[in-house]
Amino acid sequence: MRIATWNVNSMKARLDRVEEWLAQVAPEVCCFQETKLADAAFPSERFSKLGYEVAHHGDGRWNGVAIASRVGLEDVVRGFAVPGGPDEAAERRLISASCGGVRVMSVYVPNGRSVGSEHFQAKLAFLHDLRLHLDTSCDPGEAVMVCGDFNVAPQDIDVFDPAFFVGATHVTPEERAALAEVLGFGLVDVLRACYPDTPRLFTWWDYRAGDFHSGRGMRIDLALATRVLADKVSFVLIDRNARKGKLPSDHAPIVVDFAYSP
DNA sequence: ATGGTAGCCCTGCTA
Repeated sequence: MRIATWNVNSMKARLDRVEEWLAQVAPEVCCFQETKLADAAFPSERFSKLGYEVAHHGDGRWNGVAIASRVGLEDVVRGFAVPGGPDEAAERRLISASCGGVRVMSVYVPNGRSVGSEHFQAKLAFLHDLRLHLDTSCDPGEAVMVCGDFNVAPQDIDVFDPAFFVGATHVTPEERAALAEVLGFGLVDVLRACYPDTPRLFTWWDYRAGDFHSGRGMRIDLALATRVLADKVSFVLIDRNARKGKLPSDHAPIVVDFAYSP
């Protein structure tokens, strides 16, 4: 079973490339972030032609997340399943569904904008609430996969130059602690588990100043799996080719294969 | 080269 995740930075702008990529890579399940579409505008028929059902959660301006699956798509939950939790409806940053026996979540964590800002506090709160969502709706002993753009680089090895990021978001102890809280549910960062000491495993490069071509990136997109799944990972890849060529997203997809059949 | 890109349609804001 192949599960992928990709921040596409507008599904409308990226649709041709996404179709081409899905046809080539053929994941059973793919999580998308930053679709920037309203639910009614999502091009479901284009995905149907490729054999995918899609559940989407977006309002059309920013954010927007989706799960595409060709191994079933059941028990869709939009936003947080946290009783009394925050009203996430206006943000559209989380969607959950069961696909081929795996509880899959597509997540787009807030950027945070600047350290200490109200947006930064909201980012920390979002990660805290994601843990509550997991605690409320899942069992760490079951097959759960949380994929998406976390807007946190877990370690210094995950940025091109730690000195460049001093004072910046994505690398602070607070953000890393909040991410660790999510992982503490019982999740494994499957890419880092496969390549514990490999630098430059980046998933995002700023469009500006040729950052992709000069290798100035960060690893902020993650594929997290519960142990029962993580133990069955047979292959994991950041598809840098998808960051090249005409009209790329600023993020590369992550592809994970499991020795696991739906 | 002390700037630069991309996407949205709130042409300023977000990333």
